[in-house]
Amino acid sequence: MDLQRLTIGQMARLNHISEQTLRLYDRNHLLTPAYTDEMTGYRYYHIGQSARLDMIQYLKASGMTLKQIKEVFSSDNPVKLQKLLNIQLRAIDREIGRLSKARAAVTRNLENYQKYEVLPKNGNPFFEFIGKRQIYRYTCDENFFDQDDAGYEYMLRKLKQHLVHNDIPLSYFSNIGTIIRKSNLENNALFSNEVFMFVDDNDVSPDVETIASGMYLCICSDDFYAESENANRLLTEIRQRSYRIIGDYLCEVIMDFPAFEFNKRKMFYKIQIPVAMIS
Amino acid sequence: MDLQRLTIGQMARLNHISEQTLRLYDRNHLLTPAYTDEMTGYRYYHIGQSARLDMIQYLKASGMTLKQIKEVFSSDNPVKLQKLLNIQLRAIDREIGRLSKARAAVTRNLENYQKYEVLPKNGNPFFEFIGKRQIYRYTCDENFFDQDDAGYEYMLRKLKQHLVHNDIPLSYFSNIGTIIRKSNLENNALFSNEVFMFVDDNDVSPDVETIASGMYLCICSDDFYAESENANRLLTEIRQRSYRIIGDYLCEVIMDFPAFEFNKRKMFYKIQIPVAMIS
DNA sequence: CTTGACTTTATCCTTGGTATAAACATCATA
DNA sequence: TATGATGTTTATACCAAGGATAAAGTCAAG
Repeated sequence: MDLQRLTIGQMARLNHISEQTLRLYDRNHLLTPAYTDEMTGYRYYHIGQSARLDMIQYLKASGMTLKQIKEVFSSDNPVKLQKLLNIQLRAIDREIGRLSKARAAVTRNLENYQKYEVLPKNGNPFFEFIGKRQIYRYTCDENFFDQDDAGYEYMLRKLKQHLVHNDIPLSYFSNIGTIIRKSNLENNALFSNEVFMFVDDNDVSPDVETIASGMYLCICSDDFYAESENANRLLTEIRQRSYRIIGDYLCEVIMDFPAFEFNKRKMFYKIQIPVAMIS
Repeated sequence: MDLQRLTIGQMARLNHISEQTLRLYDRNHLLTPAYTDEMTGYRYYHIGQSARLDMIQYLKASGMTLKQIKEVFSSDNPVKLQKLLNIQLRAIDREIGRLSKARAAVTRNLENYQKYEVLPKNGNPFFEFIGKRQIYRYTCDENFFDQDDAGYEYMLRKLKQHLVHNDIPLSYFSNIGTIIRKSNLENNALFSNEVFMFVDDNDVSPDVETIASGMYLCICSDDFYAESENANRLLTEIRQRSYRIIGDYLCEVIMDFPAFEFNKRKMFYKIQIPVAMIS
């Protein structure tokens, strides 16, 4: 092998890159072969050109486009390179952040699928101890209990727009619920104009609220229009057993199967009311 | 606004997505409008279809392709969804890992640019304290000091192939050097058949070696063919001052400017020999 | 000289959209 | 009912960063 006169195939194999990619880089003037045969068009590379290829691959791994890389080469200016690398560094950090949020969302949903498997689906109340959680709240104009599913969906759209508008990661949007405040609940008023999303522990903002851990009386269902009915069943149970409501009512959407229904959420939700057993 | 009969523009605005993207999803059978006017071709959406759009965006954020998402929808099987999500979870982790490595490489190189600014370029020896480092070693067939730049480049290609072959991140490939073992050095034998790369502290493998922190006598240069000369200058200095060599000789490539030279690495390297001042 | 391996160009395909133009539809107002 | 301003349709091309394929030409070894 003549290291000063490598064919495109040899150069490609040495650098673990495809011949097509080398031709592309030639066309884009990113890496021009050391010598091109005028008659046959054959490209011949010098092994020293591998250094440039290394640089291209390094810059590509940092997320630069080929156009930016060409700029780095043509500007001939190490200061510009440093500037671009600093920009890439921030881009990498943003991307890692985005992926971490996405990862958390996927994990949360996978956990919810597991919950779905074991939670009672017969509409009977049960107890659950639930740990500390953090939620991001958003207040709407109307009472959810006056809305049909389209109205509910519309309110979610307004929340989504709010998130985009305020640069809040959309990944949170996949684990949603609604609140009835304790004061309304105690008056038997099924009134809720607040929707919430669970957020990471480390996320703080004025609209993030901490939900204390505790014992919850819960009920699950997949019937959107039965929420009032299920809520009343819980409240009746609470009255009959003389439990004391010690916090807000949460209706958490555990799972959503828009895949398997046309036009409508097929959701499975868990209503949870924190209670104390009075001594 | 009729929530049961949204035009494509209304649907797009509600969901913060472009009309083109909605048309694309229609063409791909990812999200078909609830009703399409036969005469005009106008698409009309039901707001409940937003749920499906949410699902698409969520799955997209987890890294699925549109084709995979379509499969999720058409399979109608929550178990398959969980399987795919678990696959995505691993993909996300791999990508975060890759980005972290890339980030470290960029940081390392930016630091090296800073070093380049301040290091003496006049070929004079100087002392420097260098902290603990980890290197990944690779042994070649020949002695670097018998090679010209093409031969050196060829050995780097073999290293690169080794990395690819053994699934070692290529991001390490951007901070490279060679070793002369202490025993050879003490016999004035400029012999090196080991090339190394600096690796992260937490990376362990049989080929990873720890370099102790300590005081180094160093010399910098950008002349590939002057390494022997520079090495000898250091060795002479050490003899004259009666220093004691207490470890291996490292020749670290601080910077590489393949951008700014044709066919040849324009490299800036720092030779470092760990020494003790004899009392 | 032949044969097989290699290389050339040209062209199309991929993904997840964006952009544009020309034609047509809808809607509010006059 | 007319009109102008939007809104929507299709078709087509474009982007990055290559991958796939085909038909034709080239190289090197026996």
